[in-house]
Amino acid sequence: MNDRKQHVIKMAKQLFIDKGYQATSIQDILEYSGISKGTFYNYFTSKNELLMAIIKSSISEREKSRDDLLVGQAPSDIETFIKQVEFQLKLNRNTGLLALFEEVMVTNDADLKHYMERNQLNNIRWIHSRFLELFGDKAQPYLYDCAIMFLGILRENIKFNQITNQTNVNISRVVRYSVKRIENIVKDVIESEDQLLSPLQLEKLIPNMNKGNESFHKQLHHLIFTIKNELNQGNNITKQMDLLDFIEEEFLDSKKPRQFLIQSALDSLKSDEQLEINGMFLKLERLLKDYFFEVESEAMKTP
Amino acid sequence: MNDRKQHVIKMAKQLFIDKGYQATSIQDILEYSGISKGTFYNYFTSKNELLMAIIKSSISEREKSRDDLLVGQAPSDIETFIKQVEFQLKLNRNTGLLALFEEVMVTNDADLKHYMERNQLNNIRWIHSRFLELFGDKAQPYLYDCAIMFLGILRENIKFNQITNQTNVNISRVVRYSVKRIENIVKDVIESEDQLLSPLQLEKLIPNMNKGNESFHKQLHHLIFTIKNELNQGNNITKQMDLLDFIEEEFLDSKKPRQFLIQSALDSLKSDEQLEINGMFLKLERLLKDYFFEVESEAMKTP
DNA sequence: TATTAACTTGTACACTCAGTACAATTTTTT
DNA sequence: AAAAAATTGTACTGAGTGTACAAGTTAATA
Repeated sequence: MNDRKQHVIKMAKQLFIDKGYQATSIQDILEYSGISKGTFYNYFTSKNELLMAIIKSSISEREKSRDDLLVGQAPSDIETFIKQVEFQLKLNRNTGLLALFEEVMVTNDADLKHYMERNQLNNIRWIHSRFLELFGDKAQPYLYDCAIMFLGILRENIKFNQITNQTNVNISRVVRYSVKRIENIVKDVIESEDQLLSPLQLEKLIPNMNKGNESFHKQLHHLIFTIKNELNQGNNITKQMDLLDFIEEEFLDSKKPRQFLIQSALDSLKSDEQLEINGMFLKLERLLKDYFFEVESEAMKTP
Repeated sequence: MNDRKQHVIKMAKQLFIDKGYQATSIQDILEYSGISKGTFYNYFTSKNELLMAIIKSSISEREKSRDDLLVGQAPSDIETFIKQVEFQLKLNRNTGLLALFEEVMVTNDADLKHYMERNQLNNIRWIHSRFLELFGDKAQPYLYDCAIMFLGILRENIKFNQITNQTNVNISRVVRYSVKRIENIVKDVIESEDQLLSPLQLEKLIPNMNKGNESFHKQLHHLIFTIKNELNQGNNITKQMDLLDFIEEEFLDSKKPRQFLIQSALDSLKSDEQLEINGMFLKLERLLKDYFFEVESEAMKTP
């Protein structure tokens, strides 16, 4: 990516953290990063897209460093887990990202919302996988519930600690306290065999990080097959058929599907309203978007 | 309050719930409720003020009905507590208020933020007082922590239940599950004597609902005394002194301090920058604002 | 080095929104 | 009936996002 673009991202991130997203105008960004409006809209199609870029890079940076803390450590050591959680929180707090994240969480923009939701699920997935290492298979049926509750306990404890001791929250203390509580809850739910969400339900939603994973191709094939069937009832369909075939083949043949081509094909398809009738096209677009999201965030993690 | 104004509030509430606060324009509100712009700004000084009115009435309505559920029931019966929590959640969910609340929670407006924070603390206070009735004095030193964690567990459980079974979350089941978990946590913290926030720290922040309460007058007196001392080092202070004296007397003498007079006095004081130097004036303004907030929400509860 | 291509700038513009001002009209009170 | 209060409608300011595009600058290339 362009050096200059990177610079704009950095400056804008600072502004968003300092003043908030809404409260930062594009004019502010232009002045602070010393570019012109024309250039800005060369780099980003909107203020929202810039925000997405910032959030994506921040998240993947955080995840990368968090995972690095695990190497050479016993995954079943609770101290390592505490360190990881603490580290992530401190990174967020010091950079003031937490507030920005919270602001973004309630955005009206559908894309952004979807992305943040996925990210939330990703967090849960990570906590869950670590819990599995910490608490063992016996606890497995309950660990999604526990991951969710851990997140809740932690968040709320931090929030109220911030409200009371405005400055200098002892993050470490809060994390340790919260971990102790969740240890007890794990015991509790194992004993009482009390389950709220079944792992299957959640796993359906949680993004699967395996590149080239079978289920993606299956889903894609199924979706395109269905769309084709729908199309058969219309006329003037050769172009659409060709585009759909192309998309499927591009994902089958190539290790690195060319996103710009796929996007262009999608855009062409989008101009045909017939596809929208059953929401088929929306599903397709989302599936592909998710795919590229995975690939991108994987790529960021392995420099 | 005016019938027509009430009608506008009702219509706007519907719009905010349906489309979100940001996404609803004043023009929308004017059209939907059939008034002119002039009238709108006769009723409310800003869109924000309208929002405050909506939120205030929604909250006090919710609190009122929630407290009504308790009469005639044993406060130590956990089933009553479950019913109360369930009831509040259903009220929020059915009316779609929850999303609106979340959007407002991260506003940039300082006033609104402060108000929402106070409301959060109020929630904690209520849960805490109910926990005290449920779990007894032995648990007392830990019940603020537990109230906070209960809120966290409940929120996160509901959120992820909504994400997974989009429609028809079984609120009752989630509440019961969460209550079971917190029961266990209470046992846990009593046993391990593990405290995160001391009740004293929190109680300093939590608004005290007793009208005519001693501590308010003490605080007011202390603050005004301090400001006067500060002022003594300046010149041209007679007017400010008089205003300060007036404020204190108005609260001492009258059962119903005249808010408009106090506000006007505050505004006059605000125009003198000297008071801002030590943040004294800000403190004073906040204290008085809180006072009127208490009075108002008490008044709403007792029809 | 000269030409071309890509990038960048600055500015004018279209559009949306919150909030103000105020004269004209309607409704309510006295 | 007159006065007061409430309401309307409209035009305006100012701030914001995003578009269009001609003119200028920088980098690549032949």
